[in-house]
Amino acid sequence: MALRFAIIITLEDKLCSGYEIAQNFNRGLGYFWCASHQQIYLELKKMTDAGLVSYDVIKQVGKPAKKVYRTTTEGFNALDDWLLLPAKMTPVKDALLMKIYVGSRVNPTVLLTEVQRHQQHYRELLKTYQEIDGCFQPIKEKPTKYQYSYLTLRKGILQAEAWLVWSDEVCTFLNDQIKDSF
Amino acid sequence: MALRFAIIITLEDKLCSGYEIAQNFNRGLGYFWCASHQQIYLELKKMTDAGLVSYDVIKQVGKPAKKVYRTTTEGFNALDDWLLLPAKMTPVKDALLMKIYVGSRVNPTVLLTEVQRHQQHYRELLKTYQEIDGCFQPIKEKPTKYQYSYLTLRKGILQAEAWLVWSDEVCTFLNDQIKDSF
DNA sequence: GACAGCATGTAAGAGGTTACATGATTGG
DNA sequence: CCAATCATGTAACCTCTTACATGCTGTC
Repeated sequence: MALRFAIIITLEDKLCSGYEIAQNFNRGLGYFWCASHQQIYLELKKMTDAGLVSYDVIKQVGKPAKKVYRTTTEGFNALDDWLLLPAKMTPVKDALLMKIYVGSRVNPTVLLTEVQRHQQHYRELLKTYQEIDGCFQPIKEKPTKYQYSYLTLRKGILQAEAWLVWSDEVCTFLNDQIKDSF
Repeated sequence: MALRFAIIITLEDKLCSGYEIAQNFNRGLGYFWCASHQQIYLELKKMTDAGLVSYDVIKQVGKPAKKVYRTTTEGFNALDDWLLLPAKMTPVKDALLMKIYVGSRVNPTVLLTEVQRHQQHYRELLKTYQEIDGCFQPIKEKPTKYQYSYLTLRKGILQAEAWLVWSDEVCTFLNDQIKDSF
């Protein structure tokens, strides 16, 4: 149910094709929702049938034609109704934490490599967020709409920073474990 | 696939019934995974069929009988195989962030109430974690197994703290919006 | 008598992943 | 020629939620 509203929200910033929505969710601005292209195409079809969105086929040179979607009045009404409902807490599902919890069963070098792989991901994410943050500064006194989206960026930054602080603690501990095993 | 290993991991600390596993996931120690009782009973059945766990029926006085599960050797082997596989990144799915992103469409008082509801949840969670943290202190020089589980507690604490710092920024902003609307 | 807690489950359906499938263009 | 990017989709399968179903005990 939330996916369709994530789509309507991304469409609010810029009219997009399914392909472009998928890109937005996976790269950069996927702070609040992500989904595969298969899921997005399916959802867009359902939303079109339900009258929440409509599309225009845009022909391109050197590229295949694309369906550019726009939200209908019904779509915006559905969004506004949904916004008043209480938001569900995100359920905790963290496979890396599970592996650390039972870390004594695993070779610490293997665990360290795994943690570092995730660390690299969060470092890149934080860097992207900080770059967007730099672009935000000049428009801080601009419309409230931008200030709301800035708050979501702040969340990404604070959570990524906290994750990196935590992972440093983990790496320090794992390095000690590796040293001790000699 | 990860649910079954979350079950095996909780069973490692203490032999449990499905009901008790569900309690562990929803209250207190659900730092890494959560699941409904329906899902757990179904998974336990599949795991029993696959030979990963077995159970004894324990009769109780004043309470219905329960099935207490234990992990088999095959179960532990499956766990150890899984631990060597790369852990999947947790996909971002945050309905509250979506609502804040398009906050300018919503009455700021409604949004504030919603944020405060989530805030209360994280405050209680942090309090629980801090209580557990207090119990951990005396065993800091104890077996590495405890030190690994302490790292997962640290994650809960750091992430909850970061969440609360962020939500304070959000509440400050929303209060300003409410003031400005007069 | 009603409600909460203990304890187990089934079934329908929504949500999401993985694999497969097509076809055009551009760059190495 | 191969791989990548753009662009769309289907099908099978797994995961998860919601609703329903049962039955016992203890408390208000």
